[in-house]
Amino acid sequence: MSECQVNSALEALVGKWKHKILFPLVQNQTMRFNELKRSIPGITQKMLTSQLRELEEHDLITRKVYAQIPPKVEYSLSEHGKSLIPILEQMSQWGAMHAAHLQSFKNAKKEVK
Amino acid sequence: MSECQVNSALEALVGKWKHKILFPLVQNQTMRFNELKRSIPGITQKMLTSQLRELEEHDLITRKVYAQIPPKVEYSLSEHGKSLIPILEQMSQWGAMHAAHLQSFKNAKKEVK
DNA sequence: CTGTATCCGTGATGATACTG
DNA sequence: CAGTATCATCACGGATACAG
Repeated sequence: MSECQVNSALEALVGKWKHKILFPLVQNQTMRFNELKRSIPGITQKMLTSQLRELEEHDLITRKVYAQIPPKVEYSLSEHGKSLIPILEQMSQWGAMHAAHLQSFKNAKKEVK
Repeated sequence: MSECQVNSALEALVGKWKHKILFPLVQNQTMRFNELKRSIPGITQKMLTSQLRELEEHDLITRKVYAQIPPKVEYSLSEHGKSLIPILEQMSQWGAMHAAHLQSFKNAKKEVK
């Protein structure tokens, strides 16, 4: 298990927004820009755009532009991006466990007082 | 698979330093403050201290203080922290794959030019 | 040895306005 | 609709000095 490999994995989904973008895409297959924006409360256009570009550079998502007026752009997980799903699932499971543990852990600390 | 669970998982190991601290601990079991500092090139005392405190709050590591002069403090993975190991391993594997894929992906883009 | 305290610069993020 | 451009802010982290 090497340090820098984990780094490269983390870079892909770390950050305030990356995973929040990935989630809807995992569930809905393909989404348009504004659709995505609506599904992520609090995100600004600027952030959504820049994060999408980064995900695209890492070949995790695919960007499909329809040459029409009004413009239409669809985003979806790339083939390579789909390899992320098991990780997201495992992180989700661990996250749930961790959240539960933290709860009882903090309660235990309280009682000591 | 819920969004906020992943969040809680990510918070545990995201950030510039968290996982760099976790790694030596996974391999060496237990380490002293300066030992840890030496094993993480570029980290400042301030950062190491603050990150260790956060990991401790999440009950991922254990801090053992010896009441002696000069002071001696040992850090190690907590029982709960050890549950992170499988995740780190999976992320490491995916990271390796991702790095390799990115390589050929970028080369492919070059050739198109 | 193992920290705390402070000060400070910079990059990331947000708000807002504008464009093809 | 799907962005880009610009400006302001603010938390993060680095450097340094000090302390128990």
